[in-house]
Amino acid sequence: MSRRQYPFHLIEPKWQSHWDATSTFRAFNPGEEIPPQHPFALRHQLRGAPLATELPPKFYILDMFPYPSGSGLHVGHPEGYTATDILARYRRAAGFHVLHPMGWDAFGLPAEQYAVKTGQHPRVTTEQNIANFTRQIRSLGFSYDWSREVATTDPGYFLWTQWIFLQIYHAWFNPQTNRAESIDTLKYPAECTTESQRRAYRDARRLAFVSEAPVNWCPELGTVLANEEVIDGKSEVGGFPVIRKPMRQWMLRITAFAERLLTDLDTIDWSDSLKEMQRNWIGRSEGAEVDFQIEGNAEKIRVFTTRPDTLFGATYMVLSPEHKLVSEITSEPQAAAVQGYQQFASTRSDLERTELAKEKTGVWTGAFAVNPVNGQRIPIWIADYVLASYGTGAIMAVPAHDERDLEFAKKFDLPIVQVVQPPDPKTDWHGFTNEGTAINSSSSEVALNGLTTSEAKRTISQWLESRGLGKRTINFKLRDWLFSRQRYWGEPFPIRWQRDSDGTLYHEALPSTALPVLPPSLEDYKPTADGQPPLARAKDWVQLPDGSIRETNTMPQWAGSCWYYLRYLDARNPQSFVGNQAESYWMGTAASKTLGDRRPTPGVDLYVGGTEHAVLHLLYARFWHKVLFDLGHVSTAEPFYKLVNQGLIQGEDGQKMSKSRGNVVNPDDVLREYGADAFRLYEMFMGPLQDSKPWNTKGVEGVYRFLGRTWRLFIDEASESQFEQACTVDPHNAATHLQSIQLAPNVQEIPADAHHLKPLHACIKKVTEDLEGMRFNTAISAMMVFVNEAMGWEVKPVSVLKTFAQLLAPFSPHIAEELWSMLHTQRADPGSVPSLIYSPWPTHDPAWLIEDTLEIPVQVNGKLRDVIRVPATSDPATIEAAARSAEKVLPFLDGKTIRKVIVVPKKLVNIVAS
RNA sequence: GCCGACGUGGUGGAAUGGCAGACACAGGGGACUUAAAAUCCCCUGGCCAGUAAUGGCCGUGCGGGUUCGACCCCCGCCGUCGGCACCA
Repeated sequence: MSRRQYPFHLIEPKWQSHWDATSTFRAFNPGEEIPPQHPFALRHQLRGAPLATELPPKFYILDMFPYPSGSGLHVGHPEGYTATDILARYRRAAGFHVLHPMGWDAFGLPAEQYAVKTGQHPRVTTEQNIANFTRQIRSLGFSYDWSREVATTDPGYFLWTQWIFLQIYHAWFNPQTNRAESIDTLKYPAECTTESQRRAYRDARRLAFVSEAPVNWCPELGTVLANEEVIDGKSEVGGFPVIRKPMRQWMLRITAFAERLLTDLDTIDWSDSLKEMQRNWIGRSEGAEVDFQIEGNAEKIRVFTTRPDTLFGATYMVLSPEHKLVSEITSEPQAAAVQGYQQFASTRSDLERTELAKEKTGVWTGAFAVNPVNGQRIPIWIADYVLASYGTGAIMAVPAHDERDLEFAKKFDLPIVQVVQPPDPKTDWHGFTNEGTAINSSSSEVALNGLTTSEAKRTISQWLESRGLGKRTINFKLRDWLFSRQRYWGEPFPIRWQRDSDGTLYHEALPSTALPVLPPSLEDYKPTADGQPPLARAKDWVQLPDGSIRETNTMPQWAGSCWYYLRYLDARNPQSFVGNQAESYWMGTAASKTLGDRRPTPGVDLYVGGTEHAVLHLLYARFWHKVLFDLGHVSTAEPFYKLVNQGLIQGEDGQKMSKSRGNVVNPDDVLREYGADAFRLYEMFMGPLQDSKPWNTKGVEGVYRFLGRTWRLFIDEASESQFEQACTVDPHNAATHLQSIQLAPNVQEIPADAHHLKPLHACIKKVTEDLEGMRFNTAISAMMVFVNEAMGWEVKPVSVLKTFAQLLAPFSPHIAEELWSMLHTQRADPGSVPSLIYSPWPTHDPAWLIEDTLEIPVQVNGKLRDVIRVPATSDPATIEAAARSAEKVLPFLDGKTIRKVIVVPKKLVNIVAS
């Protein structure tokens, strides 16, 4: 425990209340009335209700909103929040109209599990947690516009989540236009004559559809999970085993957007590694589909291959065990073995399939197919190394040039035929999968021999297409999004089920007037005994008066986070999920003012959050945004223009923070001891935002001492001692006693001269450039350098200190406000001090940074030998002469011939001698 | 296995082709103090020589290359972290 460096415990609440009371951080929508005395109105000379074109250019800075867990904030959350807050404050000062909101991703499993255990409604738990998170986040002095706060669990919010679901439900993907369109534009084929047929056709094409496919069922969690939520056969949450089970589920047709989700990555400013993760997840691969005739059967087997050039090397085929032709083609003698294998494969959990991947299994169906290129008879096998859900669920096996096929062929003694010659003849061709030259690949009809792999691909594809045997295709790894969960604490689907006159069960959207669909009250939050979701317990709720029944699944947690950044734009709009004016202004597509030559960014200007959302949230949100874009509800094709992932903050031991390791740092404790300003400063001083780095309490003390030193640079220590005595005597009026702290006597209204302005302008330059590049750690270091220098001044000009307070303000806003107000004579009335938040950001004057003399290092053969001082105006010849005759250089030139002299103006001289 | 990031003092980090180690932590020494805390000042990559001022050599994971000059660019390895993983 150290002595308090400065009264942060009084300063921080003081300025937080001031900002609240004056709504300092309110952002105003176009057309919204702005109070004339609001500092934003004063700064930009705005009155009344300005149009988008009259407002300053927008800057939308977004944090990934947190799940308000019961354990509260940990030091990792505020890392990103501090970075965005610093930039929000900097942009405000620089003249932008900043949107910086915060909210709660409040649906989620923990509150529900607590409800199952205790019977306490998840809403109660959620509200308590939100209150705690709000308190913690507010104590850090972030400049959020709290009037735009949203919670995904608020009926006023999830009404619109349900509404967006309905837009998706009422849409289909038109491959002709490559975009989502209203389901009304769907054309029905002639065979669909009855309404029931048309409905079936329509429902199969909606962007939100029902599927009976096998899903990832987690018995422990009592719910299905999306593929993305399953890691190594275990649930991402909790690590419980996941099995595959066929169930009726809601799906969203994200695969229709695969190509656009991929190509539009080129239009946004994300890190290469993040884009690469999304690309891998989408998994585009070009190849061909080829039809193989089954011997003695009218059916064909269609396979997908990326290597049609190896068709001559296909020596057998493999169907996935679930392939629909398996039972059809299986021969009598093999029937028992095939069924046995299908049984085996279906009970193998994903975990077993993954862990036992090394050992290939499979059985022969007894059937043969004909290789279309050479008429060869090849056996058809089934094996679970072929996945039903990728491509066509069937492959042609080319063991010579595919590692998996090779392994399988070796195990089951199947023929291996080389058809690609590796470029280096010494390379073993067994399992050679790279590009080479085609061999053994010619027939009377088509000749590939001698062609390179890419030529061979082209030639064979053309041949297949001309014969109607196959065609070029593109496949994606991306699967449709499994969108329903068997949970209570999520958005209910605005859907009901009924039977038509034939008795066929079908689904129908509830009218938008029925929104929001609220979850029913329950006594018990567990799934039902027969495995129905918890909502099925509410019998009265499920049963609608007209005899139809409600959908009892709920939406996954991702639903609410797919569009929250849009709700912030117009958070209280009761008519629409976001108003057009607000949307086009904040998303940068409305005509508006510019700042310099800077155009408004399309989409969110900066989005900061953790890498854990690299594929899930970011892909789902981009998908929803594209649907909304196609349907005309938003004006940009992408939601998040620039995205930055903050690194992980580890415990003091360098390990990941976790309760079980006991290395969790609670921000509340740090704030109590050092204050919010020091906390914020330390989070940024630790290192680059994107890097992972360990917490170190000693490091907090370091920046805390810096703030103490800054404080003492400004204030009179005698008056502070009096203040402390007054506080001891009369602790209840401590905040009032703050007024008695005075500026140091050597802080004076005098003109600044070069020895003040040179370090100041160097600091302005460095801090500004580093803010633009998000290099917060070096910006802070530049401020430390300035303070260390200024501590030595005999007299400190008020103007210089004011500018420094502005530089410090984005980082440590409370102390900056206090010092700023002290530098103004009307300090006693904070309302009359010009707003620090909206004071124009200082610019540096390069004139102050020009040096008269330069120190130029002199090297001999690349090694530093001396440093010479020359007038800044010296020409290269003069510098060279000075370098050659430098005292410490001469001994190294003795007896040598100078071969070359490199003079880098203003930087360095290198003399090459031998 | 594949893809991507990264590797610098005792520690966090700085320098992206031009004086390696800014800034800070830790450590050491000193001032103030009855004492401690706080504060302020000085030293602080390693090795060698010198009483000292100082000087020399080595040094950015390892090995090679390009260059007058490489932490930085290129090639090959090793290690750490993150992602994907039977996707035909």
